[in-house]
Amino acid sequence: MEKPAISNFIRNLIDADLAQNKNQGRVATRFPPEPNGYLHIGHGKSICLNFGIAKDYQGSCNLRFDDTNPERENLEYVQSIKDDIAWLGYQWSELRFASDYFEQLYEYAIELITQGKAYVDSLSSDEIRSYRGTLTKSGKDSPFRNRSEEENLKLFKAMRAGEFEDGQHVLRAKIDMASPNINMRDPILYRIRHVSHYRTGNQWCIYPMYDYTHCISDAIEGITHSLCTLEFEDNRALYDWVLDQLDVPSHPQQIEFARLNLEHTVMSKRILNRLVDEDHVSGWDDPRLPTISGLRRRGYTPESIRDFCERIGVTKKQGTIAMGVLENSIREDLDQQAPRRMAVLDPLRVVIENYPKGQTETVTASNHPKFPQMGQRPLTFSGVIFIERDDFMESPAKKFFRLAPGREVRLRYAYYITCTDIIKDDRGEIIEIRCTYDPATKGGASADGRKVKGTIHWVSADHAANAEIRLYDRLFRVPNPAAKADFLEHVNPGSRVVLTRCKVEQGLVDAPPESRFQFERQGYFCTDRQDHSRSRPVFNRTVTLRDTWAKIGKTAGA
RNA sequence: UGGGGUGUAGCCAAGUGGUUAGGCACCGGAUUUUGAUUCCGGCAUACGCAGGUUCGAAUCCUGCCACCCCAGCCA
Repeated sequence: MEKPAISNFIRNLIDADLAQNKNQGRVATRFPPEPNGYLHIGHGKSICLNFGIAKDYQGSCNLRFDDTNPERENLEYVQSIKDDIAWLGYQWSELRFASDYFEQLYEYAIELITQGKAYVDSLSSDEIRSYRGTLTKSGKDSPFRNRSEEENLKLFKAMRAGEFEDGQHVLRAKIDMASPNINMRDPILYRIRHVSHYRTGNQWCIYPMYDYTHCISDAIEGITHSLCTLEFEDNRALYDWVLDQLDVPSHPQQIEFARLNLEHTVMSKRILNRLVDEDHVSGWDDPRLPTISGLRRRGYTPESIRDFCERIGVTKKQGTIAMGVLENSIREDLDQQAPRRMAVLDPLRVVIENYPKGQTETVTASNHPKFPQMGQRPLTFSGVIFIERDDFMESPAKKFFRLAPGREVRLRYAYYITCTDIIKDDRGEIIEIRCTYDPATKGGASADGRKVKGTIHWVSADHAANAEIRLYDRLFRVPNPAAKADFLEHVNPGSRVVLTRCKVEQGLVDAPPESRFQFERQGYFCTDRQDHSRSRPVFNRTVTLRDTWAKIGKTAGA
């Protein structure tokens, strides 16, 4: 089946532009992160939007680092952002840096001053704030607003030359201090900052502001559609104003869309920073985080993230997506891709009493129930195996159709077994199960056609490998943690559970990092990108399988 | 009594005056050597509210309501 074409208001606008041959039929977008942090799934939405449009319209999409604030930007972030975008499967048309435009930006500022559209203000930041007025009260003109062109030029050049301290002067646009749009009340264009920039070093001590830089950068690059999030709606007037004053190569159209919100997690850089800095998580790539690197480490595929971004759509309405939508995307992908394996997370020893002592044999398991081309693998079976503790109940609940005293179940790909006895320790804990097997059921099918209700997974005790398995769950217990002042109190204590006594198929230890599997009846897991090795196998649970039994359990109050 | 936005089922989301897209979630049922997957069916007439225009309105008009964003020398 052909997927239906993506439709959203931005693509509709582009279609309309194309129909009028606007921009000579060209479509050019850009993804413009500030390199001051790691990318998260919210950026992923923007990446898929911008790069996706470029792809579908045979256009271009630049990666431009919006690096105009030297205080918090660095190369490490630049690198991680490039890595994440590449990993997501996108290639930028051109790599640009706003800092590459510093000289041009400066020239344009001179042009503005010459036109009488910008002036050097010498008010303090506190004064500027109070002169700005409020949401309901208009601002008033700075006493420095009417400096002469010569004086402005002289001061601005002196600012660049480093003749002033931080904060002593700023360059402002001369627009309208009474504008109902606060962004238009003589916005600051340049500030003095004697800080070394990670790319330009000490070449500059004045740095252009976002509103001034972004529109000009877009215009220089010939961007046709400049897509950004809703909070910039009010900045659009300024975006257009700047470009209207200047003799720039083009005038891109800014279009705003709603940013992504996901339930039970946070997208705010401020909160993410605290979680990392205060060690509530292990780092920016902690598998519980919605960062691209976290999702990657968790086991998400680039395809699943792109699919998710496509499903959620692009609108101007601010909504919150349920985590189930993301989970659905990864399950759908992994169900197709991931080879099946057996792993026992919480092992319970089972001795098969009528199995010849010391004997072993090979059974064959398929790597994917629906795709024979994915092959098969041999599994060693023996008289002592491990099964999941959950798969046995001494007094089975209603509708429980796994192993219980006197009950027969199928060991996947092996034999039918029947529980004959339970061994407990002094404290009454079950430490071992005794069973018998039916030799006529090898491979898991009975000769007489009798059925069993349950099929459970297993590994042979002497032929399994030990592994560490990390179970991850939603980071926060509440749907909207960002709305809570004490969000740290709502971190889900069970968001990470480390199991160290797991038993997995021997072949699994040789899997390279970032290999993905379905552990049958459990979920999708991947070898940890950092910690997994042959000598110390470590798996992360990406997502569980859908679990109807768990639902039945809950409803029954079990 | 500032300005800018947004309101379509539990959550997303198409739709731009005239056969009630779709997805997620949820509920049934069929198949199944994963309580998975897959497949069928349901989700009782959803368009913020109130008026109006029209043969006909989620779509056009008027008024109202709710929520979000803006007063960094951040982006």
